[in-house]
Amino acid sequence: MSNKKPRVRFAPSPTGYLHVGGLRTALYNYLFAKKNGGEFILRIEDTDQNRFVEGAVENLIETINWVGLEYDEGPNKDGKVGPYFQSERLKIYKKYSEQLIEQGDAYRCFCTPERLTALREEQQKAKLPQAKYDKLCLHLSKEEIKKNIAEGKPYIVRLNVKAGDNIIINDIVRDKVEFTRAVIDDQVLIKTDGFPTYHMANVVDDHLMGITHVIRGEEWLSSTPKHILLYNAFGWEVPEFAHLPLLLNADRSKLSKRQGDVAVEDYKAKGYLKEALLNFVALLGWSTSDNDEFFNLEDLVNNFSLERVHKAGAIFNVEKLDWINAEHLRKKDKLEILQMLKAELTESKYKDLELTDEYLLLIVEAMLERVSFVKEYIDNSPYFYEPPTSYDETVIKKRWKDDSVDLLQKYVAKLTELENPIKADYEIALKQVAEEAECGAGRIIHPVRVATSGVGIGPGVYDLLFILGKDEVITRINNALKVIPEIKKNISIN
RNA sequence: GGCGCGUUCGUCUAGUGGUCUAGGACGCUGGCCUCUCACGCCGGUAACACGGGUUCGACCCCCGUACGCGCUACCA
Repeated sequence: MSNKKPRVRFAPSPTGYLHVGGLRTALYNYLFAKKNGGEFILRIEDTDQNRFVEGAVENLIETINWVGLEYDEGPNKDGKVGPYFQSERLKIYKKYSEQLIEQGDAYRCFCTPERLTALREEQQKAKLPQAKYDKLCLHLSKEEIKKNIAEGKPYIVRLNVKAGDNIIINDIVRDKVEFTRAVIDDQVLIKTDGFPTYHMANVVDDHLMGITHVIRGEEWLSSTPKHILLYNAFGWEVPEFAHLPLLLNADRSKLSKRQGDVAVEDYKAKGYLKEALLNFVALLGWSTSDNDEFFNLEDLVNNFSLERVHKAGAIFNVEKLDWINAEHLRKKDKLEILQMLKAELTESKYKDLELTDEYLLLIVEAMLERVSFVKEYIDNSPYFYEPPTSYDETVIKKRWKDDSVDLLQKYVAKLTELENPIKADYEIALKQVAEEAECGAGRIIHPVRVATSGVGIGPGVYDLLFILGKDEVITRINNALKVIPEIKKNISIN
């Protein structure tokens, strides 16, 4: 291993959104760089003109920024080795491909797509072990090549794979992987449109950008021999490789859009915290030797090592993500949650309510242990934002007794006498009523809860009442007193 | 088909020849706490793909089989 300061890169092709698998690749690159005092570079691999998607790059960068994987060099953040868009480096690839042609390590190929498919079919029919280009154009004379070019015949540039030793990759996560050289095809380096293929652009850029460690998905393992051949042809130092296990659907196929959400922005839209997403995705293929599972970005940086990345693919299992999200949300600062709640409220039907921070903070505290998502501060307790629009019948059935009306009236009477009650006052008052009526507190607590919130679950009643405030509580109980007995009667009849 | 990679509870994983009657987490589940729900706490559930070796001894090493996945494009 070289002792240079590591430089790694995340090199996505802009397909329109950031895939969660891509997020993990980016994360591991970032973590490795930061852990080892190195640099993390973002490079856009936009060499496929057919796959151009409007706005994809902007979207990608926005998402990377949102999760907080700040890159040291890349789009809008120039280092010394830009540009960081491959589409802007065409001249560079051309120069290097010409060098390869001159050296005899690459050659122009004028074969038509028709000939190539015919060749493949023929080889398949003949049951040849593997389909490969037959090097026809390698044997073209200088005159023939010149003539073809003069005639404007389209051509591609192919790597000239010569006979030789097997290619050995010393992968950081997979150890030694060996490929028979005879199996390697004369890979296309430059396409007819003048754009490079992934293989060419990747090797040239990684070298020119000083990349020391190539950390990427396992789908690249099979083409790594081609890359090594290229480094060798140029006489460049081969970087270290670490091929990451794939992220899988529940059926163990490669994680795909068909079987659920794969875009980071989908999870963002659903209300997942970036901390949770990062934490979860980090654990998909990496772990520490102890039992820690809760990590923020800084923890991850401190603990990460490529040696502890394992080899098998991992299923992206949302249940655990939900749990991690809840954990992160609960550990957040209350004022931060307050800001998120306010943002969420502006998107909700309660956007026109004028609620004080003080009021919202009380809700945050009361609901903290009861929510997994910020949205749930609204969805799980609408009664903090509006009076109940209905009353849960199963709760009424179970908790509303014959004496409930009487007890609630007495409680209201007690509350009316109070001045600026604090939480404890609601409790004292309730206990007094219970004592006078010679019944358990629960006999009042449950009816009060349904009457004020409409449901049977939620924070402690005294918290609930205190947050709502005396006037609101009395109004709500009085309203409930008008409708709940009717509901109870109907339930009894049915 | 060829080449490559992989295979521990349902899921994410710990485990590098004896400490494993295989540990943790999520999920599910029983209980405690309790005004409800949740949190928390205590407990339960459930796995070394299979077959051969090597060894005094294999989850761990070797070979094979099965299965899964990836690559096999002028896509990345």
